[in-house]
Amino acid sequence: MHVEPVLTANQQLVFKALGDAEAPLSAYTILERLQGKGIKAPLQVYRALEKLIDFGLVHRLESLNAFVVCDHHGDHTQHPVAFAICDSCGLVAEFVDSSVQEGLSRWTTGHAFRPKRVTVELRGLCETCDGASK
Amino acid sequence: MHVEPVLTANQQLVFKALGDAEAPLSAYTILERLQGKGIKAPLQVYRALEKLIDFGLVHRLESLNAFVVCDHHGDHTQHPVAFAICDSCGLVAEFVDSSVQEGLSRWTTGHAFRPKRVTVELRGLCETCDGASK
DNA sequence: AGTCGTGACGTTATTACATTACATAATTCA
DNA sequence: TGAATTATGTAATGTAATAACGTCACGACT
Ligand SMILES: [Zn+2]
Ligand SMILES: [Zn+2]
Ligand SMILES: [Zn+2]
Ligand SMILES: [Zn+2]
Repeated sequence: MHVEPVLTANQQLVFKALGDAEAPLSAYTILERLQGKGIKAPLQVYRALEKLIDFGLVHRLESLNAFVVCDHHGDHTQHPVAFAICDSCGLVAEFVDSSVQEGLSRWTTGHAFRPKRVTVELRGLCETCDGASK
Repeated sequence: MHVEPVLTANQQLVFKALGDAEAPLSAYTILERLQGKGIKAPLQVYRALEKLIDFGLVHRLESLNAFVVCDHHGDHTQHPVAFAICDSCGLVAEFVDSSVQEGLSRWTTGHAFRPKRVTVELRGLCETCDGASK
């Protein structure tokens, strides 16, 4: 198991905004959506995001400069994760693949590289959107 | 084999700047280094980079917002590639791993996801820098 | 020669993303 | 309680990327 961290007011706001969204949100989009609810400046959003990411509750999508809530309740317990992102509808699938893990860890150990952060992102079309673009 | 594309003046400048660099460069760093050599505005750099990436001569590192010259002379012939990036010295190792490939392609086919672009980036410490931080 | 399409180029302005700096309040805990 | 730590608020600034123009060079065709 793992404990649920206590979220501050700002963190709750940001977390909820991400949870309510249908697709990844940029920091400034979060800001827009929280204007008037106590959030007024970019830094409030970025600070909340930083913590939420630390807690494992939120992921940053590097190829998008955007953020999504974790699909696994923040319970990764190590395993780096991969994302498939639909460029059409914004759907994000979060997954872990042992073959990918092994490939990467074999390479890193073989080359004495000490990884701190792993980014695996697939950009493309989800089944629905791909089918629709016939 | 594959043909070497003809580069325009701006493209040559940007390509050379990247080739001369010891580490990935951001677009604006490239701009700085090319001031006075005919490059004056961000867009000149971005347009050149776009083409160089199209040609496969340059890669964009998403987790860094920066660019490096391709290690394989742009000869990828499909295979998406992975990067190990040292956060201390900026060293970038470009590699292809079949186990990673297979893991990703198995997932995408299994989920009917059509990938257009793949990002795999490891951020951490290279052997040298990790050893030095004892 | 004249027109046209195409692709690269140049310039300015603007948008989008992220951090620095500094002052202030709240919380924790010895 | 009082020091240390953590969260906040606000403004300004820094960095990355694109929009929106218009121009120029060049080869293809009429
Ligand atoms: Zn997750
Ligand atoms: Zn879709
Ligand atoms: Zn390459
Ligand atoms: Zn290093």
